[in-house]
Amino acid sequence: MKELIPDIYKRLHAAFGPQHWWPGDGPFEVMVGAILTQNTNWGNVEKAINNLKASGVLDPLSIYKMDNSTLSGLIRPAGYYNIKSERLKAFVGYFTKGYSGQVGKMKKRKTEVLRKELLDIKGIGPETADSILLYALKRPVFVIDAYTKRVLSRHGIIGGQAGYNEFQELFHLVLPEDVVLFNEYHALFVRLGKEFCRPKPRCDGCPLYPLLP
DNA sequence: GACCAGGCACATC
DNA sequence: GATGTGCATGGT
Repeated sequence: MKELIPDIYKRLHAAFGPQHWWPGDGPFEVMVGAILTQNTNWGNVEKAINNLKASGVLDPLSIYKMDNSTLSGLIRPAGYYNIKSERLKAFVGYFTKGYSGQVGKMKKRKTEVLRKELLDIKGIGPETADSILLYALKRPVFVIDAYTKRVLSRHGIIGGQAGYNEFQELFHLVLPEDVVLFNEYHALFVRLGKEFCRPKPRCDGCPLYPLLP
């Protein structure tokens, strides 16, 4: 079944076109967005990021020095603001202490090392870590999210009980290591999921029907 | 009002 | 190791 994965990409790309996803105003903003968007609509995240920008604090040092209540007030629209302010501070702590808040220094390290470091930060799990690696640091790591799991399991390509790593291995196995491809493919899953693959299926017009043999 | 959103940590069995 | 729960705003 996993042989279908490249064909699914072709279909989604044909149906939706390139997504130009997660542009962000530089890698640090992408990293912040990756944390803020946990289980949250992106529109709400944009409001939170705009608050940070408007206050002139969308940089590692400002967030690092800011007290928790001020930060949570600014990111309030993104939801879970108390938890996310702690998670943001945990991340910028790592980023400022470990890399002086410089993406260039981070980029000198190997992907596997960075992934392990990110996963050690409280509040950063596999999806957030991989989103940072792919979208901010341009590493060829396939991001698995709720939509990806739902689409694949609904089409019987992999069991829904499979874990994050099992899903990820599928993509790494059958696709070339290509940052642009991984970026677009994940974005296409989100697009498909929003329009046709909600928890309650509304599959009319879904470009994956009928699925290839 | 119900449903949903680009998760994660933690408790419990 | 699997399963359940808290966290919270805002759009449809």
